[in-house]
Amino acid sequence: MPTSKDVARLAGVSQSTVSYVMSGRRPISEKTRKRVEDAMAQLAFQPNAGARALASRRSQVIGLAIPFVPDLHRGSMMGFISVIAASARQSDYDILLVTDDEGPQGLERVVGQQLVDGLIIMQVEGDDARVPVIRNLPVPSVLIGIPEKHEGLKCIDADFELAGQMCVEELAKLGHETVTLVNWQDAVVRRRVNYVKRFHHGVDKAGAATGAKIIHVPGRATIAGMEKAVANALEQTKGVPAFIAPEAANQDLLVEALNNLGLVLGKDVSVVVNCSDSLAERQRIPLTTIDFEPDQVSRRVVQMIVHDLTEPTSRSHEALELIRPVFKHRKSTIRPRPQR
Amino acid sequence: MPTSKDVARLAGVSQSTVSYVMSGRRPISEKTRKRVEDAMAQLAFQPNAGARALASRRSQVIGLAIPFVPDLHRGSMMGFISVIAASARQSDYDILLVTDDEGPQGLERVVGQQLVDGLIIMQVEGDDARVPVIRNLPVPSVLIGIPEKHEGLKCIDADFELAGQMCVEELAKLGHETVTLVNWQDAVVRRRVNYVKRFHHGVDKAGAATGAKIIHVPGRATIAGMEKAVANALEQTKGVPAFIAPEAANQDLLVEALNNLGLVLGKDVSVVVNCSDSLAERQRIPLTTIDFEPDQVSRRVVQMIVHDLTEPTSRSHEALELIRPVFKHRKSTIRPRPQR
DNA sequence: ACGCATCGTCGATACGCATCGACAACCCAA
DNA sequence: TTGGGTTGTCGATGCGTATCGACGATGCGT
Repeated sequence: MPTSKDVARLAGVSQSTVSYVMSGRRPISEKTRKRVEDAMAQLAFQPNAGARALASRRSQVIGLAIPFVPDLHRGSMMGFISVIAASARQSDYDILLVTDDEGPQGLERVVGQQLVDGLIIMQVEGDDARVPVIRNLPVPSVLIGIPEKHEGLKCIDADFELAGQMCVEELAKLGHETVTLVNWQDAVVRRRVNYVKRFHHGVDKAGAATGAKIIHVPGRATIAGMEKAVANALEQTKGVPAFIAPEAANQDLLVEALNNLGLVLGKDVSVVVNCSDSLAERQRIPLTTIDFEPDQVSRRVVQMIVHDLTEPTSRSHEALELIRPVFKHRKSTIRPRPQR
Repeated sequence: MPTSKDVARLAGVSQSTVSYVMSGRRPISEKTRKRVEDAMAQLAFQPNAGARALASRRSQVIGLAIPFVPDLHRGSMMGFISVIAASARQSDYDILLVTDDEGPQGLERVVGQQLVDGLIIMQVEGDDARVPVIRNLPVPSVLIGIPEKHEGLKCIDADFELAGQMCVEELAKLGHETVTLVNWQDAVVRRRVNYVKRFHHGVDKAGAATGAKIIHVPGRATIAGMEKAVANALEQTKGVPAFIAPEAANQDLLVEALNNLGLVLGKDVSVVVNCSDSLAERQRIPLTTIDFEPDQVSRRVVQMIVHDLTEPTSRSHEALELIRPVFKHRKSTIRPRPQR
């Protein structure tokens, strides 16, 4: 493998000049710059990452803490990861995975070894065990999700409260007087991810504001359970029923349950779910969705940590940024009554 | 951050001794070892990864090339990634992501920079653009998937041919005379991942061997398309119909289509799909599955590359290893006719 | 013509660890 | 008792890059 010294020799300059050509931290004449760049190209030179990290004390790598995820949450997680990795590259950073089964000390390890310059923490729970750890770490970090105690932390997340509000408001606008919220599954609720709470809060708030009655039913893992929950909700419903199922895993169950009851989406009942556009559109009746914009969240997270890493001076102390979700009308919600 | 020199000073030994305590490459007396280890613990010493990589010429990092994945494939991909990352850690390696939108030269970059000691390539297609690149790379690599030209490469994959065989054999054993294979969606087939072909081959082979008639229908993205495909297949079916839907994305569509036709799974019709156990079991009628054992594949891949990295001597030239799938009987296949 | 600041380049050094050669201390066999 | 091997430790050096101080060359105003 060629080194910068080889490049220097070929270009007839000193090694330090080669280094300055790469970093641009000192002026270099057009002539030498060209000579050096030609030499680099000719040798297919790539700077050694280890040496660079050793000398500069920065690795140009960001650690990505991925949680252990059961099955269903996985699809969305993958979206985050690939967008994060791609955006990081655009700022000349690489992504190193830190899995949860190494425990929070995995974070201490990668930072202690100076393998990473900063951390992105995914799927942060209300009382996440990783939070106290990163507080004491000497590198910047950004969280996806919002823990209970987030003073002094940088958090980004979808605005779940606003999402809940938007759903109810849109449904109320369509004329629904009763809205049923199908909760996340117990397993998720138990994990104390507080976005569930935030979504609920938005729903209730908008319910109060619009006068819509809100019914809460638990998210069920089986079709039978879902049918019972739906039947239960229908009994308490006034007017055309509307359902919100923000957890992706519930979506097919809800749709199937309504089908089995003979209710046609977009005609007898309105349904709002959360899933990708492509999935929503390949349904028999394309589903109206509330989109939490995971790509936006991912990009913003990277942007934020890269900022902290490149401008250590203007580093803000803390931040809490909520990404605005998007409500996408499709065919699973009834059209507004004709205004006479 | 403490360095090995600090540890040495505190322990009253030389820096090289500290290094030998860590690596074990020279004998160290019990007494000094203890002194050094105490000093390390006291200072919470962690060796600097950059310096270590520079001096030892190995980074203890494996690059993981993840493809761009549309939506549906994502859930399974996430399973691979987390198992790979976790297994790698058990062998003291970390995982660095290499996304596909950097193109194949992303691989050249991480290797050229000596950021990684080896590569794992996921979702390898028949004529994958990354294959010619890694052939010329001076580090070992292992592929998940099997490209057309795989001489001199190390490939691991599920045994899709055997999987196809197993499905047909099991269904034939249950008394089915006709078996319908719901193909992957066009988008997948077009990607030239040749596991589709291999699965087909297994199905056809077992069809010939058992005398079962095999019907092929295209995988459809919509429920309407699926209903048509199913109806079509039923017309050509003799006896109790059986369906195999190896692509996860087709599974719900197939089940829904059969429901709509009034066919009860496990009674009027047999269905075999490919999905996770938990997903299969939360259906109204638990689904019989063919499990491609992604965790096994992931672990084996890591094991293989770690072997190549740690025993450069006994490095095998090439390898093609197929992981045996598992057929899991549940309730969506009819029970064998009572043997009189 | 002079002094002075800026530009462009070089040499030297540090970064933290792994590894090699050297060597002292020790053990055992002859 | 001595010689040869083993065990345990040290000092020195190298890995490839970034960066600092130095310094000659150049341009400017007066």
